[in-house]
Amino acid sequence: MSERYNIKSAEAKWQKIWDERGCFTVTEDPSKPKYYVLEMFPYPSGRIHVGHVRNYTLGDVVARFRRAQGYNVLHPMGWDAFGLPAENAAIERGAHPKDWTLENINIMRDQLKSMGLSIDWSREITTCLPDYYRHEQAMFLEFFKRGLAYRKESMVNWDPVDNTVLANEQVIDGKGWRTGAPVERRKLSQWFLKITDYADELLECVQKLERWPEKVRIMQENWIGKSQGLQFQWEIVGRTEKIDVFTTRPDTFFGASFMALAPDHPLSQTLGPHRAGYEDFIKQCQALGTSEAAIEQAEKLGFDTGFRATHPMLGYEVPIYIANFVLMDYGTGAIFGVPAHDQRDFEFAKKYELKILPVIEPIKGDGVNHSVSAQNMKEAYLGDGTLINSHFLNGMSVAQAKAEIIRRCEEQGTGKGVTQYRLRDWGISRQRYWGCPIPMIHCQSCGVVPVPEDQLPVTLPDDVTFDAPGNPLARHPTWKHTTCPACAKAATRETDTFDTFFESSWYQFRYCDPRNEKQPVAKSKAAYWMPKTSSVEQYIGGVEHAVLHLLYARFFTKAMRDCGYVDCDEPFMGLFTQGMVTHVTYKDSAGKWLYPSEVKFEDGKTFDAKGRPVTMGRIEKMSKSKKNVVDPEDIMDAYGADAARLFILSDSPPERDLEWTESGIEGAWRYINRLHRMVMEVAPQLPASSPSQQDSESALALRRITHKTIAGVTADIEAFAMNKAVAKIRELSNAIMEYKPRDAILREAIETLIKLMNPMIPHLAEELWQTLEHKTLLVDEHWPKADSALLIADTVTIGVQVNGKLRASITLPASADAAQAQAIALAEPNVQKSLDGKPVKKFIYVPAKIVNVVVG
RNA sequence: GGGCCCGUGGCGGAAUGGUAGACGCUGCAGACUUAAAAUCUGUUUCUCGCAAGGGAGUGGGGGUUCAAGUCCCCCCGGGCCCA
Repeated sequence: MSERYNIKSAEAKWQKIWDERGCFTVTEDPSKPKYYVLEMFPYPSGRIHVGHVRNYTLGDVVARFRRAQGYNVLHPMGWDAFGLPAENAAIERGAHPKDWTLENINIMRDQLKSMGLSIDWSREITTCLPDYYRHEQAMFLEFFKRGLAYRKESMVNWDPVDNTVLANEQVIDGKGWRTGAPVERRKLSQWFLKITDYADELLECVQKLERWPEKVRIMQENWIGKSQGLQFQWEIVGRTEKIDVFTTRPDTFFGASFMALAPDHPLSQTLGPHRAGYEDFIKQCQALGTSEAAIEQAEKLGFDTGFRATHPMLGYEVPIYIANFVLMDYGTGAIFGVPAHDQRDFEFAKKYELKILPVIEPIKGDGVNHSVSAQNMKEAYLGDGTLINSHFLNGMSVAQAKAEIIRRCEEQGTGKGVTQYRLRDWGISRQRYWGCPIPMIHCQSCGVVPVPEDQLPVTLPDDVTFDAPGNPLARHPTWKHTTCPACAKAATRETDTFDTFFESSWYQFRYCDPRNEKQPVAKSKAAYWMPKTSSVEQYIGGVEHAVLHLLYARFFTKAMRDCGYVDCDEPFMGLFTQGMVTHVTYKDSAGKWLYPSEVKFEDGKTFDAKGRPVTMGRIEKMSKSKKNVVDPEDIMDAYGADAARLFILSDSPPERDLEWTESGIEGAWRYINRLHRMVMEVAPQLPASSPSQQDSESALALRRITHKTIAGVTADIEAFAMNKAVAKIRELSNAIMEYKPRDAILREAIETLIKLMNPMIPHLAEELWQTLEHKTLLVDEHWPKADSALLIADTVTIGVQVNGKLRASITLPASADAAQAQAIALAEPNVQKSLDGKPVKKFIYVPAKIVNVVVG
C-alpha cells in the first residue's frame, strides 16, 4: 500500500526547499521581538562528532520553537578556526594549516547542513580569515590605547612538548592540559589583558545571571575568588625588616600564636639560614611540587627560624616559622597562625606544641558541640560565634569583629582593609603560527609601537615551514621585518599570536553584522540583536567551557562596551550546559580497543569480524583513544537526521550524560517510519475542517490529550526538558493510533502532533504537513495554543487510601465535595474490607488528588 | 578538607508532598509468513496466589506529616568544582 518513507531523499528535499526559500535568513525587523540562539561554534577538526550533533540539535529545537512562537530568531554558525591541531596536522602530514582548516570546514559544513538545522548560513564566520581577525586586531589596539592591554615580563607556564606558553587555567595538576607534560617555569615578555580591572563587575554580574546553571555561576565566582581581609605589618624582634601579612580572618587576631612564611618568601632566605637544617627543609618543600592540592594534603611541616615577631597590638612575641603550607602566590606569602580557628594552623600547632587560644565561642543551641577549651578541641572551629579572649572585640560576632579590627588598624595606621582576587590578568601571547598576529612592532629606538590602523590587518604569511620546533613566524625570512611607524627605521613585528580564546570572546557580536568591513559590528545591528537588556537569549555548549571561555567572553563584552563598540553588559543571558555523550567500550581477546562498528552481536554475545569473542567494558565518554565512537555521518546515512535528532533528545535529560546505543537509534527510526505510515494511511480519509463539536466520549478524550500535550510540550521545551517533551509527543501519537474515527478531531490531533514535533524532527514534520495537503510550509506555521477549557477535566480518577495505603481507585466528578467523595470511597468493597469495621477517625479529601481514610 | 549535584525496575529515565515506575530500550509470549526480516498484539519492579487479592519496594537508618522518591537529621556510595 503506502510506500516506505524514503528518509534520505525526503530530508534532502526539505533542506533544499528551506535553503532556496531562505527560510532561516533573518534581518533586523523592529516589528518582531528578537530571539538570539547560539551554540558554541565548533573547532574544524575534520568531522563532526556526536557531541556536536547533541549541541546543535538542542539549539535547533530552541530556534525552531521560538521561530514558531513568532520571534525573529537569529541562529548563526561559524568556525573557531585558529588553533594547535592545524599546526600539528602540518607537522604530521605536511598539510598547510590554512588548507587543512578550510577543507575541514567544507566537510563539516556539509555534515551540519545534512542535520537540517535552521541556521542562517549567510552569516557564517571563519575566525582564521583576515575579514574576521582584522577587527580583533583593531580592538586590541583600542584596548592598548585605553590601558586594557599591556606588556610585562612574567613567569609563564611553558609546555615543553607544544613549545608554547599556557595560561594558568590550561595547567592541570602541574601538567599541560593538552599534552599532559609537566610544565616548566620560564620568564618571557608577554601581552596581557587587564581582566582584573573587571573582577568586581564580573563577580557582581554573574550573580545576577538567573538563567545560568547555578554550578557555572559558582565556578566563576570561585575563579574570581574575591576575598576581603586585612593587610598589616608585624615587627621582627631585633631586626629592622617587617613582615607584611594578609589575612581573611582578622577577627581571630588575638588568637595568633605563631607566624609562618612561605618557603620562597624573601624573608625566609634572610631569617632561615641562621639555623641548621634550613637547606634540607627548603629542599623538602620544593620536592612537594607546586600543586596546591598536594600541599594541602601533605603533613603540615615547619622550620623554626628562631626569630620572633611582636603582636602589633598586644606586644607579645610569637615564633616565626617557615611552613610548607604557606603559598607565596596567595596574599603576601606570610600568615599569622590561629590554631583554634584554622584547621591547618591547628594541625601545625599540635605538632609543634604551640599555644591554642580559642577566640570565638560557638553560638549556643546551634546543635554543634564545640568546646571552647583548648585541651578539648579536636579540630579548629570555623563557624560563626561570639568573640572571647579578644579585648575590645569581646562579645562581637565574627562579621562585626572583622569590621572593627580593620577600622582600628586603619585608624592607627598599622594596616588596611584589602580586597583580594584570585583572578589574574589574561596572558594572551602564544608562540604559534596558526593564530591572529598581534599588531605590534618592536623598534630599537621607539620601543613597542602599535601598527597604524590603516595598515591593518596584519596577515599571516602563507609560506611557512614546520620542520623545526618553535614559532614559524619568528624564523620566517622576511615577514617580521618592517619599518617603525614612528621613526621609519627598520623594526620587527611581534611574532606572537593571540590565544585562540580571543576569537571566541567576541564572535557573538560578529554574527550580528558578519560582513561589515569597517567595524566588528555596526552599533545599530548590535542594538537590535544584543541590546543592553537582552543579548543572547540562549547559549548552549559544553560545561568544559564553564570558566575560561565564558569568563573571557564576559570580560570582552564589558571591555567592548567601555570602548564604545556595543551597549550590552553581558553576552549570554541564558546558558545551558549539556552533558557528554558516552558509549560502551569494546575490547578484543588481545585487549585492543574496537570500534562499535567492528563488533557483531549474536544471541546476546559479542564477537569481532572473525568470530572471536569481544568483551564489553565500561560506558565512557566517547573518545578516539578508546574507539567507543560512532560517526554521525554513518548514523545519518543509515537512519536519517530526524532519527538521530530524536534519539539524542529522547532518552536523557540534556544536562546529563547521554548513552549512545544502537537500539536507541533504531527505536527512534522505527517511530519515524510508524508515524509516516500512519499519516499516509489516514490522510486521504480526513475531513478538511477543524473540529466544532465533540460528539463522542472518545473524541473529547482525544481533544483533551491533544491540548494537554500542547501545554506540556510547550512547558517542557521552555524548561529544556526535551526528553519529557518527546515522551509527551509519543503519548499523543499513541492516542492518535488508537483512535478509530477519521474525523476532524483526528485531523486536529495529527496536525497538532506535527507542529509539536517540528522542532525535533523537522523533515518528517514538513513531509507530513504536505501529505495533509497543506500548501504552506510548516516552518512558517504558528506554534499551537492550548485551549484552557480542555485542560480541565470534569471527571477524575483518584486513589483511595486507608491509613495511607492504597486500597482502591475511584472516578468522580472533579467538582465533587468531601461528602460525595466519602460516600463514593466508602462504597468500595476493598475499602470496606480494609476498614474492618473500625470507625473513621478522619477523612482527607484533596480534590482531583487523593482520598485518605484514617481509622483507629 | 570545603562547596554543589546525584543514588528510583534488567537499562535510559518519569513523578507542583497526594494511585511510584509516564515515555522509551531490552526481554518474553502470540499473530502474520513456507521461513526469516519487517510489522502488529499482549506482557515485562520483586514476591505469595489458579484467581480475586495480599505483601515488599525509590542506597541504608531515624524524623516531620493523614500522606514522603520528594521535606529535615545522620550514614554509605558516585560525580563535578574549589582547595
